[in-house]
Amino acid sequence: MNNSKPVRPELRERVMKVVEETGFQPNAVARSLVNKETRIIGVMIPDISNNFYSNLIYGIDSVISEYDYSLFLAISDEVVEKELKFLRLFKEKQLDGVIMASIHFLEGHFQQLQEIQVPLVVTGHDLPGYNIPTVNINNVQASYDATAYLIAQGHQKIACISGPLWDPPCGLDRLGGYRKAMRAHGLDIHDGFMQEGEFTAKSGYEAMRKIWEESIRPTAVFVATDLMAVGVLNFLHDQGVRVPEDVSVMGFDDLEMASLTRPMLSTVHNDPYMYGRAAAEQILKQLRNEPVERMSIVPHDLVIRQSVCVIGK
Amino acid sequence: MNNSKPVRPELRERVMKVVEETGFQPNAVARSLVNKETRIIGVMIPDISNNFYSNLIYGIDSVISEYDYSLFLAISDEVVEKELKFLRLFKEKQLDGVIMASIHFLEGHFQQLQEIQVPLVVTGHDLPGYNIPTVNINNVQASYDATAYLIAQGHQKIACISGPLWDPPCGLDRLGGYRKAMRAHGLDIHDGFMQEGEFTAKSGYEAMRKIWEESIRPTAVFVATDLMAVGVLNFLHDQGVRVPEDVSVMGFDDLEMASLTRPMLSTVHNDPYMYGRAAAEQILKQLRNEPVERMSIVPHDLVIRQSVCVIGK
DNA sequence: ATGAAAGCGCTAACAA
DNA sequence: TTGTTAGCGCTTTCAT
Repeated sequence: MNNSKPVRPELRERVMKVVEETGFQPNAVARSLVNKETRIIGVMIPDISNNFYSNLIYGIDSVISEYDYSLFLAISDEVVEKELKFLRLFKEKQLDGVIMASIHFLEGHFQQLQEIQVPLVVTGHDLPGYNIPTVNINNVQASYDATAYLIAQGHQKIACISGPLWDPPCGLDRLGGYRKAMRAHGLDIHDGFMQEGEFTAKSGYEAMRKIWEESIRPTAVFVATDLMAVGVLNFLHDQGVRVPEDVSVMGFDDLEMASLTRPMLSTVHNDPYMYGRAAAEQILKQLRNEPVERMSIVPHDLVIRQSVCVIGK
Repeated sequence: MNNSKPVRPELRERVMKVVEETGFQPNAVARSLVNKETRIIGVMIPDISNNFYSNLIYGIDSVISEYDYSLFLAISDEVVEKELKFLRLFKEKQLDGVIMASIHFLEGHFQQLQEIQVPLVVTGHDLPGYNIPTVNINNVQASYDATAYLIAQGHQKIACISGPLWDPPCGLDRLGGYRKAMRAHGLDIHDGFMQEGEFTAKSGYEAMRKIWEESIRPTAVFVATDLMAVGVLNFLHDQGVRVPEDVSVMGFDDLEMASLTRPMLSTVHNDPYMYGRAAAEQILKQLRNEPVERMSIVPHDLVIRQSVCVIGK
């Protein structure tokens, strides 16, 4: 008996003794079948080897484990069929809720979601027009702030290495914030100062090479992800260009490695752990039938280290 | 019907139509209850934000997902009570198998394991004297090889920053390999040349400071983890000491960041992804009642980059 | 306060 | 080949 009813102490003891003797172990599967509750949350991410997602998971786990929920992990590798398959699997396994991180939504996803009817929170993407709770940073604003900071340090010739354009958050939004800031301050963007990277350090390295081959050279670069920024730092290092004296570099994400580079990288603090916590809280609210916010914005801030310097007029 | 019996096509179609119409979704919980199989593997790790473990998970997932198993994740934070709790939970949830990574085993663990009787594989620790399948690198041999490599480059005054001594793999074993190599080559170890770090970059930084304050200075340092090695690199950088010209540095783990530092870190390649794959294969073997190896050693190799140089006599 | 019985959704064994 | 039934281990309801 799980304290669901009053029991005479005598009987209780007798039961406990038998439990001890027979080595009784409760079976959560049977319990789930009748309770219609597994106390398991499904989490779908594109890539576990990416530190961002592992910290997201850490955040999620840190709150759900408080409430005796556990974590079922699905790694989609960005393969649409797997994503759809996992969604079905989540339903079959009767998971109580689902958190999807940075999944590129297509028509099929919405359809599948419609069918399975499971409490859901999406993080890393905005879903304008859909009634699905999301948790995200304001990428446009954060990039705007980063660029504006560069401008405030006196920079005018500022380049930008964005994520791939098919990725709304790192491609579109972060590039958008940069452009918006440049425009707002009446600054021109030189042709070739906007390069598209592909998330890897190597792609940052190459993108910076392209920028460096332009007729005009920037005095500062805003890079949409830290990993690419490390590539930029390395390119500059290999060229014998000093950072920040010759070129300032501003990253985005504040990965662990951002404070381990020399010079240490100034960047936008983007806290996947907090995303995870926020997403988990939204899911838990749904499970308790409490009202949930349609979109939660997690705050960002600039972390100023060594890779940006003030420039004279 | 799941193709378990021959069915007349006509009936099959009729059933399929109803399935379509009613939007039938199978319930894996009920199925698990009767089949006594959940097709879920539990994975227990101390820390998900550590890139090592996320890649381990990636490796595990890459093989189990092939066989339609999924992943239940338990993050223990190195808290013994949580570890024990998760073990019980694994049993309650009737997971088909369990992989435990780098869990420091105590008496209670073996006892709990005894009670729950679940297919198990342990990785990251050797369990001499217990009949539990393990998957691990040969830490002693790998450290020996790394140190021997330093010696082969002409170094004789070699320091070592090990992991904490309470951690057998990174503390005892890796330090042991270093000492063994020094002894085998008839080299003395100066007092104060063996420092104990605590896994973090900062602790590597501090450990290197202590070594640097010794009366004699080493020409090379073997650091038991890359993260600490980055701390060492940074200390040396901050002191204006050139690597590798003044001091050579050898790491261990081959984290992603090892190839992103300047100079790029020479290190021992330690592939958590392969650990994961190997561990998963051992678990799968158990589930198929195939014989399993008592301990599988995953091979290591030296990756030579820029942080070690040849030294003259 | 305690015991007995029904039923969660499925599969396997049986009968038709 | 098809339909029926028992039972997996639990919780809940209903008698006792």
